[in-house]
Amino acid sequence: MQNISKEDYLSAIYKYRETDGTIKANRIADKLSISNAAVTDMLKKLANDGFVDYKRYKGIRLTKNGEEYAKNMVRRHRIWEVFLHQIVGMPWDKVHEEAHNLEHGASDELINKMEEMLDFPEFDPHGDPIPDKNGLLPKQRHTIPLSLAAKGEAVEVVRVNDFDNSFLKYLSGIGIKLNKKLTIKNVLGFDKSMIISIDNKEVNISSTIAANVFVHRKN
Amino acid sequence: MQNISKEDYLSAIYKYRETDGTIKANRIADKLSISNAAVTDMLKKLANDGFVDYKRYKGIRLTKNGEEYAKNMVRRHRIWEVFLHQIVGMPWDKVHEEAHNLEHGASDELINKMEEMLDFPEFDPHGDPIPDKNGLLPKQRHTIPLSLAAKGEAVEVVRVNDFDNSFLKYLSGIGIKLNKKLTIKNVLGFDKSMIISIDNKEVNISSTIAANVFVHRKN
DNA sequence: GAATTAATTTAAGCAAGCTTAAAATTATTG
DNA sequence: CAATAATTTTAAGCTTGCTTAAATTAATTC
Ligand SMILES: [Mn+2]
Ligand SMILES: [Mn+2]
Ligand SMILES: [Mn+2]
Ligand SMILES: [Mn+2]
Repeated sequence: MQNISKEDYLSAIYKYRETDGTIKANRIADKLSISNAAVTDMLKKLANDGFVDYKRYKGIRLTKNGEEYAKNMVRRHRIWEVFLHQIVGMPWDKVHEEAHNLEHGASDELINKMEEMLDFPEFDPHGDPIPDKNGLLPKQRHTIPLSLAAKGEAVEVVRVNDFDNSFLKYLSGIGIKLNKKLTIKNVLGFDKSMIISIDNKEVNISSTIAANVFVHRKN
Repeated sequence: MQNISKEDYLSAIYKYRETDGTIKANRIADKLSISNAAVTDMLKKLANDGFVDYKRYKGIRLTKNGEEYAKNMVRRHRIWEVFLHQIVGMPWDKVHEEAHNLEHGASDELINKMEEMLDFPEFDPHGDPIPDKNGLLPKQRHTIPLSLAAKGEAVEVVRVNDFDNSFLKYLSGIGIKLNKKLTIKNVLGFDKSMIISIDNKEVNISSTIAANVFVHRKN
């Protein structure tokens, strides 16, 4: 397509649509930090390109083509993130921005080559799933927010919300990364903050932090 | 700067300016496949930004700032080329285009990291010099076009012209790559084509091919 | 169900980066 | 040095992607 704007719109629609597949223009505008008028404008173009179904004042949803395109963009983004993290050694709080600036430029050939180098990773550095070359996603894992784990439970970190870099940096600062095992030592009734054991050290994390870390139960 | 067009103009001016540092608008238009009118337009903007010295109908040259910026773009491009070639295994006839599409997106931080991973390469996959972080170029090597080598000479490939992919592909097809050693077995008077020995095989190459391969004498 | 509020679209306009055609300037040459 | 040629600039106009303000439509609430 060779059009950064359109690609960003498609990615955003895919990423932020509701479970029924629809999305409000409002939300797109929000996520892209752009006016509603601009969104209306672009929706007409995307509809014209056959990427979205759109009737004025009615709902918005990706067509089959649009979903395919968007999913490929997500794939490109996440493979970049893994590559930057694993191969280049970039910390997980910096890969998103860098990947975002590279995802439009790389050829599919390069993306596929990187994927191969990485041995076909299924998840990005934040635990988000990577669609394969055919658009297939790895089978979904059942996770719970760390904030729902109870005193005494042993869990493994499986995914973290990736929309705030300082949050990610904080996490790695206290030793939390993907696949890390934690034990919940205590949950304070006062503010629902948790004392967790990680690498044999104990740290206290707020309930807000805990709500943005997703885990598997291990016992 | 975050402006792909301007960056491409600066790179082109740097790359294609004459030895006295000037360049004609004409030539920029040519190299960027763009109209002269568009070039005039952009020159005003670049002058306004302090990147070029420009007076209408007079010569064009980069300011100190402009040269610095341009040199950094060349650096970014060439480090990408080395990275794609060495780390990702992309053939030398494909790295230029891919690097061109990535050079605007990457952060300087990423570029520096890649440079370090590559152990501070001095030349790109086609033998072109890479400015270091401070804009310093490796000291210039004295080379001659292969077409000027004489029967019996042993030479080493040091640089190839990189503006035609099929040429590059042809070269690697017959085993020519950077640092390769060759011996000139014969030069045909008829068309100045050469018979060279490479990896104990003999191949005939046209004088045009030979004129675009640059070598060191080895004896 | 009418009134209010929220969401969306239209209208008008702007900047960037192009185009072609015409005009102006500079360079070359007979 | 005058004529011609080459180069560069100006003028007018187009598309893309954005903006704000006003108008329209849909959704919510009393
Ligand atoms: Mn991301
Ligand atoms: Mn991610
Ligand atoms: Mn190149
Ligand atoms: Mn090169």
